[in-house]
Amino acid sequence: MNRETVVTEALDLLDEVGLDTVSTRRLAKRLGVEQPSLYWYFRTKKDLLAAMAQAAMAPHATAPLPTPGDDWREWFLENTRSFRRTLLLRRDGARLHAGSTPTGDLDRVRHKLGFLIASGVPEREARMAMLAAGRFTVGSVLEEQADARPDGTELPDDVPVIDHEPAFEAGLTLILDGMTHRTAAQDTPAGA
Amino acid sequence: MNRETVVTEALDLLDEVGLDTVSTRRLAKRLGVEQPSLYWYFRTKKDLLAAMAQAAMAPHATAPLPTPGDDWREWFLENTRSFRRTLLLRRDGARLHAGSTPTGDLDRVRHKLGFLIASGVPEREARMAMLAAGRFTVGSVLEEQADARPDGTELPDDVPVIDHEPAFEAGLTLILDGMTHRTAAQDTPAGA
DNA sequence: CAGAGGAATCTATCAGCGATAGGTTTGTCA
DNA sequence: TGACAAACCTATCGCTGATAGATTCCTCTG
Repeated sequence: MNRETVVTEALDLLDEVGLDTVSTRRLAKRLGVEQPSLYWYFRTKKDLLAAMAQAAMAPHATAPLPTPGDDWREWFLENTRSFRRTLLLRRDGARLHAGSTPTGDLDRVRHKLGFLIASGVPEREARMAMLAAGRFTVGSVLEEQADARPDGTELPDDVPVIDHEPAFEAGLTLILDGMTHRTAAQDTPAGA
Repeated sequence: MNRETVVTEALDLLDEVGLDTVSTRRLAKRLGVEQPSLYWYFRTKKDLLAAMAQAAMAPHATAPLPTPGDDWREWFLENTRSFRRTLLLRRDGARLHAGSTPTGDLDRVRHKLGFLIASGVPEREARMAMLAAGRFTVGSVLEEQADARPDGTELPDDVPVIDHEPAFEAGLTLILDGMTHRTAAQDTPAGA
């Protein structure tokens, strides 16, 4: 046993029982071990959850970075979608992510920012749009996963039932269009 | 004692100790009562938290609705800001809000939507933008309040320290501009 | 080969949590 | 005056995250 297997098994447990039901005892039982043993690997449960959050983000954190030739708009869309897909991979993925302190890969962020800037997006614009897209995505998946609680919690009848994927795409398009709106002068010279 | 005073006191307790430390025992002590007494007013703690969430949203939920003469862009900005301000009023306001099932005032939402539509915004556009702005706001305040944890949790040195208000305004502007981009044909006839 | 020492796990226990069962007080109204 | 329900109590349950401290196991050294 090691940190990695603990985290792996913890994430599987998460998928089975949901974040609120993940306890150190359940995880220990699943690992064939007594509960206090887990504290050999993690000082607190929060530390464990942070490690889980980081591991859960692996698919997005290891996705290919943009290369100079890429269309920045298409890349921006796909990057945000990748973030959303990764959050959706795990049960309560958004809550898990939002609940732990970042530890984001600074170098990757810098690369992405540099790519946008090299593509003609003003630095401040690029920074703000990345931030906004990320926060919009977390907010969206948070509600999407809260919506899907299987524990009988029924909503009132006059449900404004939301189709989450199109709603996400629409919001994402809004952000990209807003970005384009402020970038137009740069990459589409007047009169072109 | 009644539900209302319980909720009021619970929200004050929330401001003092934070969401993770709000327990039925602490709340009971503060009310000069034994812990099980609270269960006379609320069937579960989740019910209590839901009532707290709803009460916490009062400032936004009772704000004036738009009237036909209003500038829809200005209103949209102010409405979203009002939502953010309300979330920020209480400690962990965003988490409290996100953690409970909606119970949003349907009539108010309908009114706001009707206002946007009457102002020339296509229905789908209006619906998606309201949704996107809400989710962006929740995501933003969630990170802002997570950022401000006073429990010594220090971030690494290479801090990309974020000024939350301008970041929020920038994201909000992106969404509004994206909306304008798709609404321009309606309210700004070609050649005007 | 002996034994030192650290890694890894154990047993036992703690305080705090949400929740339930069931008894006791208190106020109101017939 | 007595019935009755609202409002609160005591006692207790099972579960949680966490700590203290003993024990087992493996490896490396003298």
